[in-house]
Amino acid sequence: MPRAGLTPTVVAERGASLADEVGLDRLTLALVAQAFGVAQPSLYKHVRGLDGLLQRISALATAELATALADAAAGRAGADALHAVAAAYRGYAHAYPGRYAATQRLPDPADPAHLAAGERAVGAIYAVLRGYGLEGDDALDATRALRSALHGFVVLELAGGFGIPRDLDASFDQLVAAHDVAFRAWPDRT
Amino acid sequence: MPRAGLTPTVVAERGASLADEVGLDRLTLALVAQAFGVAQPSLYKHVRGLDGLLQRISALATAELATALADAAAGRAGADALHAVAAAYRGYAHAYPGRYAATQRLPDPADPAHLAAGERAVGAIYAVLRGYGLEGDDALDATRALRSALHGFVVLELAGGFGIPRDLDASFDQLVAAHDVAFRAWPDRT
DNA sequence: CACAGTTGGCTAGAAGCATTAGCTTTTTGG
DNA sequence: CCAAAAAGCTAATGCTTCTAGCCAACTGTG
Repeated sequence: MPRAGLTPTVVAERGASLADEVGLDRLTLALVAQAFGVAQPSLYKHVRGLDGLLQRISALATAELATALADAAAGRAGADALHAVAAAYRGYAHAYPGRYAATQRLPDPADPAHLAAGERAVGAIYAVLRGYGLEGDDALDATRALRSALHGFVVLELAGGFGIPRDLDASFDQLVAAHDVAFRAWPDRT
Repeated sequence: MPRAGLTPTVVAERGASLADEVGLDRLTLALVAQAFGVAQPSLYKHVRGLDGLLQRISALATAELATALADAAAGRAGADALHAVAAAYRGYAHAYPGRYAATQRLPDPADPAHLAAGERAVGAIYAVLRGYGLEGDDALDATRALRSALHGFVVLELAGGFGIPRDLDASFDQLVAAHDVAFRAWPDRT
């Protein structure tokens, strides 16, 4: 019998694609094994169980998201950069919902690449806010606020939580524009 | 053998409490049954499987959250109401993380009480924004923006997604203050 | 009070999942 | 070319949800 040619990376990528198709919560090792035409236990030679697979998918997706955000921010500043990064964020979540969901897992502290990817992603957002002249605690708070808004919108949207999906694009534009307003007139920290 | 005295409501409430303790994703029928000193299949006499239980917990939690938000908004207006509602929202998620997570499930269209609770919850937020003079599409967009921000912050916070939890209270205050600024100067819908 | 009928609990058992153990075959490297 | 490592396999365990079918305990109506 010829070998299937699995590697940790290959398994993670197939797992990520399947997660995008069926939803991260419905991703099973059985499904991944079936996609490779392989018995479930074989996957354990490459990945530390389901949890290990999810962690690898998370690392993969976080890195992808980080470069998407960094690419969007490149060569732009201010409101322009803000809108571009926000659109890239939502675009990634739409295109790869399973991967995006995996992104929410905390990086394993023993995985430097995963940690670095996470920092690159929030760094891309942080950089946009530096463009608004925010620094120190203000930049930290603003980054958290923008992350919250983007993540919250995307999650509610994907889950169908906004009810009838009328004008979601326009609502998102308004959300971003509102943050532009707030970042220009960032309130004092009392 | 005396009966355990289970009812759909009792089961849902115990399930909600357990979800708060162990996390919604770790809630199992086996755990609920054990808490009642009852065999797993007995629960099926009261609840349509695990999914039915989760749905009931969602309805329960949504109703609780809605009244918490409505109570917070009562007798307040403007920035005062905004801060009170935001604090109530975050407070509920902190106090009942499992229930809060259940809140994200879509209501069963055949469950009028669940649907009504959902509308009451977003209605409480909507009402606050009406206090800022926002109407029509603007109020809709602003409601979506505020929901996104609150939900996103709470989810990231509970998941530990903000890294070192330094000054989370202050960051949340800033997030709310920033929305106050944005609601006062709500951008035109181009 | 008696005695149906309904309800609420039970045991048994299926199917799907993750995971471990241990075996065999393929690939690789000296 | 052959030993060692790696990659696949089967078998088996334990946990889960869920269905089927049984029996005891309540309920209410004559």
